[in-house]
Amino acid sequence: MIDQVTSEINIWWIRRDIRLTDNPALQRALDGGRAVLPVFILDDTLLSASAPKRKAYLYAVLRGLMIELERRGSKLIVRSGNPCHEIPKFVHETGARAVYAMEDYSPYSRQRDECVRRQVNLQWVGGQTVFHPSLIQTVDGRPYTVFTPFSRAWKALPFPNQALWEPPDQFPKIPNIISNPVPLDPPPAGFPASEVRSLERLQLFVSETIYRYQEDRNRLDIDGTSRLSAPLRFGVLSPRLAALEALRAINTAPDEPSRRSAETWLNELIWREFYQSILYHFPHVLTQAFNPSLRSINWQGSADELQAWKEGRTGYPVVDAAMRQLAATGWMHNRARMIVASFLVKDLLINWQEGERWFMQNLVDGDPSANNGGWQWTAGVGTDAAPYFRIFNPVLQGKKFDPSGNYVRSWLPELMHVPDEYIHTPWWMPLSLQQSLGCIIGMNYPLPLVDHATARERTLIAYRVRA
DNA sequence: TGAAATGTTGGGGCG
DNA sequence: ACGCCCCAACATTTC
Repeated sequence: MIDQVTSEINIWWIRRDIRLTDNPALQRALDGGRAVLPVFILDDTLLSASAPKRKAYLYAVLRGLMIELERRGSKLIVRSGNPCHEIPKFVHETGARAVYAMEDYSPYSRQRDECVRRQVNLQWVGGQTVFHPSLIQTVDGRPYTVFTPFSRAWKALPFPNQALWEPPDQFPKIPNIISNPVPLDPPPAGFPASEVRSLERLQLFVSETIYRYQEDRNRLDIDGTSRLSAPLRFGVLSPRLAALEALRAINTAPDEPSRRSAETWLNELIWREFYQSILYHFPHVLTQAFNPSLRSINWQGSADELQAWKEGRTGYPVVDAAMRQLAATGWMHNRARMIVASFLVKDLLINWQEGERWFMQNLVDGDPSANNGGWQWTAGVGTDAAPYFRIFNPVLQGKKFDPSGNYVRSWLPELMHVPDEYIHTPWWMPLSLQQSLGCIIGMNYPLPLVDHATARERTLIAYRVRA
């Protein structure tokens, strides 16, 4: 049926590059005016491990891409199963000459791609990070394991400044090939669920919010972050474009605080590449602590305490608010991620890997490298990690970063009428006040699961002694 | 991308 | 006027 065009067909195998703009894999596949078959494999292995909301987000952005492709006379072809079988099968079915795909650095992806490459002509294209992990290394050729020198090296490299590539209005005609439907799960609210929405969000962020980022990014009660984590996670937004906009904001900032703010956001993008690089060079971090001497801490927290943490019933308002935000929306403010992670690991003395797993089971932006890096950092067991004695006080963190208490109140309706002075320490409310508010601590809202000062001492000992 | 413990300083109350 | 004490405010050290 399609024999007459076979030699001219390339496959664009879409993975974490669900976009048209600034997509080097698509650009390469279209090179020389070749017909391109865009294909996405719904990978059973990945999907079965995915958070339901993350899956729903993926489906939504795939449906968006489908529409954009159809508008350009093309079509998104969706298949299900194991990519190692499906891609070669698809190549044989269509007689395509090559498969172009953006290189993905996670251990699972590398194994998957190796399996595919043994069977077909698979061409990797860079672009998941601005710089390939192997490009950023120390003078003696080793990968950086500390963020600051990594970021210095990153900034010292010549930025790939090429003009933004835009897809053609009309794609070369392709044969009609059967495609599976994309499930119709409604997308989780609050995320830019298409390429166009993500580009709009980026423009809005870099025109205003980025210049207050230095301070506002830590405020739980202010919308001061980019909220671009999910589009970046799935490549709905190009990381190069995001970095390009950050650099532009740095160079055109009206004053020094604004410039520093924009620089701080660029550093966040570089953190993303740092942890991808760590996972690329040290894939074993997914199963154990990077620091060998911290692999045998005597974790003492109970299953009940873990469950209380997951459900937002620890009795510390800022922790519980954040955990309920995660469960309800699939997203959590970054400052809150650090607070709840510190609480799980250092107040409850529960293995950081439990937290890592729960985040992956719930975050729409959940990404193995960033998530693992963040948890190892908090637990103090990773590369460039927080020192073991850096323990967040959930009350002080609440007072500092949710001074109005509005973040707590928006996720803990039972504390709605608690006055500001008690909002982060409701157990200190006089009983008479508790009664008049109809909010009895220990009934309507839990007492603190652990005493912070006591828990802190226990953790300092556990980390010092180890097991 | 901490927080607690400990140390130092200086103003003000008071005999 | 002076010494003493208290303690807030800030600095440094420690975990």
